[in-house]
Amino acid sequence: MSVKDVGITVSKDKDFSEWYTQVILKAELADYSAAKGFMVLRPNGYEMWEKIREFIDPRIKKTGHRNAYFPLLIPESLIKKEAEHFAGFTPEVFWVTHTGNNEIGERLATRPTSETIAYHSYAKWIQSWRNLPLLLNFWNSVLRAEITGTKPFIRTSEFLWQEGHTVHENKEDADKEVFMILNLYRELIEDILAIPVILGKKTEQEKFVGALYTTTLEAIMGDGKALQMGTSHNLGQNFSIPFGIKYLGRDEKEHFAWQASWGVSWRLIGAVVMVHGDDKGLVLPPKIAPIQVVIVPIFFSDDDKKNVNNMAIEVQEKLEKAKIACFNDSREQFTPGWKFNEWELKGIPLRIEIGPRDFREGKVILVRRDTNEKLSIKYEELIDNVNSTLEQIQKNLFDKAKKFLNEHTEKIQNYDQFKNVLIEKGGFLKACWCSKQECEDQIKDETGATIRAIPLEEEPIWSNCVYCGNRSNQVAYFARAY
RNA sequence: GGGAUCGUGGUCUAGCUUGGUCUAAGAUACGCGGCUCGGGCCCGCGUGGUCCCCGGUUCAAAUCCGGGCGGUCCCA
Repeated sequence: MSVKDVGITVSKDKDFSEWYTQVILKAELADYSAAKGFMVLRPNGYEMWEKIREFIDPRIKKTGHRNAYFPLLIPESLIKKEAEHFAGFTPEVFWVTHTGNNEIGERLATRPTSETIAYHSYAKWIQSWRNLPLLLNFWNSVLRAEITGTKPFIRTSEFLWQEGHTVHENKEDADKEVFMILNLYRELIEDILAIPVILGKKTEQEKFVGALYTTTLEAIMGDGKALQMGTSHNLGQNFSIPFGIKYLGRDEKEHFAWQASWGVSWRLIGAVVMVHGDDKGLVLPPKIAPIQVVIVPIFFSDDDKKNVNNMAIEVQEKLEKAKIACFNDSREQFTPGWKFNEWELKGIPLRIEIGPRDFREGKVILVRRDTNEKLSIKYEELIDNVNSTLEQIQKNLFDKAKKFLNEHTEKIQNYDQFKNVLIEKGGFLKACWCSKQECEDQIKDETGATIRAIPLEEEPIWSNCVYCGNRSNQVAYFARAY
């Protein structure tokens, strides 16, 4: 590998796919594995997943949810119980058919999601309204076979996620759950990952198979394609009826329960890469960065080495005391320049350089990953400066992404414009729609764009249906999506 | 689902068209030693390869043929 191949060799604008793959591999977030479509999550990536988990877990616990774990394998008879749901997943299900060399009686599906295996148990546990709501969440992985078009984090045959599965007395309670979680996800994605999203409902075509309705959070990636960031479903009674989840109500009558389910996956990590990354590699918002600050000591002589290293250790201790995640890169086999490039590739938000000059002057150098801006600051003001700079980076990344989203959201008047904008820059196409599936299907066939979301709050319409020209009755966000 | 393309030390690439000189070359990485190392330094010595796998053709295969596995891209 030539020296320059250590870094990212293509630009984000020029070859987005190649750029993305290189960032994932070279920043050591993930790697390919031996089985097709499967990916190894390496520590740099896993720690981001842990940060996501550390955000979600306490918040759902505070609202009464508890974590549990359900089996990986689901008997065929069980997964088939809700016909529509099963039909939706059929092509993606891996089947376990043997133990050793012996064929087993009833084949077992590896979970593509846990509705069926969980609700089988739920039916046993729930008898009365006093058992409700049942609020459980599972941190696990699911398996959905991906034959073609796999992409690390975005589309893999196995992925890590959390799936919440809750049971309620009535539709209103299930609705509340759906939107409470949707809002939690919005907070995670916008405030922590610094990615602005559009909230909305999925169309009948695009909703979760088996759901009454699906709500979604959608973002635009650096190449103008949309990515679904998370979903929260009201399952209605579609599962409680076939699975027999019944309870004796406050009215002393038997009712089928109402259910919700919701999830976000490690695909969010892919989104962080695609939204914030640049030609040098990964750019991490401080709130998701496993390491927020890297310290690079710089020295030549033995005297300087001693002084600078001592100062670096002091800086490290001060940062740790202030609960700032940092790493003191005291490795001697690499030059400072090498380290700068390496940590930039890995997306560390802030670098502190400490050299002999800084030591003598009682200063340190801060370098921002997002702007490359260099600041020389007084050592005594270290913590305040680091804290405020990290905040600025977090905000700047969100603002930049928001600006990009705005520039890639176009109000569409007619189908020609629709097609032109899609080809020229992608992004969200906000258009009026007659609500007929034929139009949705035709647009998908002709342009590849799907309806990503219908705004939650009804918006005034400004034209006839963008496809058929008949009267429209709602606004839809179209996009080409991952 | 359809098409294209790729697979050679850890990494990137040369070699493949026209089989033999390949007991596989270079750079980089890695290890040890040295070095004014502030933007991917430099110098010396050393380590490292089932040429993706299986089979076939042949006196002879990294090279040709068939199948498989895996990656990437494009289209649906």
